[in-house]
Order: sequence, then C-alpha cells, then structure tokens
Amino acid sequence: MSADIPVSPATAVSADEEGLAESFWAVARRLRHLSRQTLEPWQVNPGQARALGVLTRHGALRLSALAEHLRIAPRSATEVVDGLQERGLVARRPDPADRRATLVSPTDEGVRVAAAIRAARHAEAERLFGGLSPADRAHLARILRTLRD
Amino acid sequence: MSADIPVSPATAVSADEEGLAESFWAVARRLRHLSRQTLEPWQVNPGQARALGVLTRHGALRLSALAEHLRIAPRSATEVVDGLQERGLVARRPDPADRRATLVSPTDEGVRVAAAIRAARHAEAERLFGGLSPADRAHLARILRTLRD
DNA sequence: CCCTCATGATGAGGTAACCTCAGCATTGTT
DNA sequence: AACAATGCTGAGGTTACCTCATCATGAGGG
Repeated sequence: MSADIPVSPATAVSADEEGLAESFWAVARRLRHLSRQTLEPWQVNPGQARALGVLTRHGALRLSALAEHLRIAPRSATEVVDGLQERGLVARRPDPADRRATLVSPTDEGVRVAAAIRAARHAEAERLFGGLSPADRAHLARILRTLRD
Repeated sequence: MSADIPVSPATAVSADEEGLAESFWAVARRLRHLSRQTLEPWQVNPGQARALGVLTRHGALRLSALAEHLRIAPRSATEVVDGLQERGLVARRPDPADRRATLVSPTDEGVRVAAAIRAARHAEAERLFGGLSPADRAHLARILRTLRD
C-alpha cells in the first residue's frame, strides 16, 4: 500500500535528510541510556554532570552564567545546582561584586568526581564511538560543531 | 584560575570524544526545537509524527508491535495513539486474529498528513543540515547509521 | 472442560528535565 | 529619591516517557 507513493529522484535527498534526523534521535536515545548507566555510580544525572564539567573548566560561575553555558533557563540551573550541592559536589557563595548574585564552584570532592566522570565518559564514548575510524570521529566532531551553531 | 588545568597531548582524543557527546546533545536540542516548530501546524508532537510515519510505512500494526518499532513501552504507545486518534489521524480496530489485541492504522487524513509532514521535515532538515556540503551530509548519514546499531 | 498461566491493552500514578511567571533583594540610572 | 533592570528562587505546569495493577482474552495441561 505504500508502493504507490512516488519516489522521484528529487526525493532521494529528502529521504536522506529525514533519515538524518531520525538516525540522530536513535543515536541520541542510545547515548542517553549509556550516559545514565555510566553516571549511576556517582548518583548524578547527565545534566548535573554537564554542569559539573563546565564548573571545573571555568571555576566559579554565577548561576545565570552557568545557565547560559548549559543553554538552559536560569531557573533550571538553580535545580541542577541544588542537586549537586546536596551531594556536596559544588558550593554556593555570595558574589562579592553583587549581592544579588550567587557564585557556584566545585568543592574538592566535586573536582575529584568530575575527573572520575571524565574518565568514565571516555570509556562510554569509546563504547559508542569506538566502532568509528579516527577519521570518521574527526569528521563527526567537525560536522557536529558546525551544526551546533 | 582555569588556566592552570593541564591539557596534556594525551587528553586531546578524550576531549574530542567528550566533545562528541556534548556536541551531540547540543545539536539534538536544536533539532528538537526545530522539530516542534515544524510540526506545530499539524498539532502533533515529534513522537506522534514518528508513530504516524511508522504506521504509514507498515500499514496496520498492533499497539505492542508499534511500541516495539518506536522502542518505547507498550503503555507509552497507547498514549501516542490516543493523541493521533483524537486528531483523527489513526483508527483503532480489534484484531480479528486475537480479541485482546488492537490494530492501529492511519486514516486517509493520517496518510495525507504523514506526507505533508514528510515534506515539512525535508524543509526542516534543509534548515539545519543545509549548511553542510553534500559530502558531509552523506558522511554524517553513514556515521549515524553505524552508531545506531 | 476447567484451571492456570501468559499476553495485550489500559487506568493510575510517578519521574526527569525542562519551562514560565511572580516575587523578593539588590543594583544602576535618572 | 524613584524606578527600571537584574539575579535568584518558589510555585506550578508540560512533555515524554516509565512501572505496576487490572481486566479481558488466549493457550496448554490434567
């Protein structure tokens, strides 16, 4: 019954691009499951791990700045930081330059955990992206960087 | 303060792979927003669109079979189908071979909308992936296909 | 033929990761 | 001094999933 849908040469590219998006989702799903699994030992979720990574790279950040880095709403950053703070991985302190603002920075343990996660991420990425040739990896990295902006 | 984080040559690959996952999420986010926007005229969400696509490709399917295709829990498929049925895009009917089971198939309008969505998806993909060279697109498609399995 | 167990769909209720909007404290601007 | 803008967070909503319990039906064994 789907045989009578015309597949003109012009739609060949279209099929490719549809498949692109769809494949994208399939891979994203795999990545998500994998990620959750990887992070389980530390009881942090992917968003928190991402935030912790940003914080260890940048040092102290305002909540709003962190939100910007993570490209989420400031309100959502509050929640992510709440979670990390509960686990003692980051600390809030007032910004001396502006008493409205809060600076968030990783604790010593936060730094340690961030490093451990980085290592585990490496293994995780290896499991998913390991099947690719180095050239493909580089290609993918470049292409994704392009698409991101 | 972040200047004293050592970046040894050995971490270059690791950073690449971490960045790979991270870039992946960033692109996925863009894609999600774009997708929601694209599908707005039809008042269907991405999951519903995906289901409708599967149904027009396969014809009638049991709910459980649909769930399997979509790789979601059967219970979740029920909800997706509920939504599509409300909009008159699919119809449920009892499976003559098993009175417990329900067959879901696209209505005429469902088929029409599926086609329209396919076209809009093309435009959407063009907006996101259009910046890439044809070679890169082919590369990406191939790489994603590899990663998916 | 009945009994038990498996299976298909769904109601009820939960969770994760986001969001907006309103409110409060503070800051900078006029 | 008055006021708009900014930074954070409480309250509450949304989306897209999930599990578990329930009910009808089906399939196989005694």
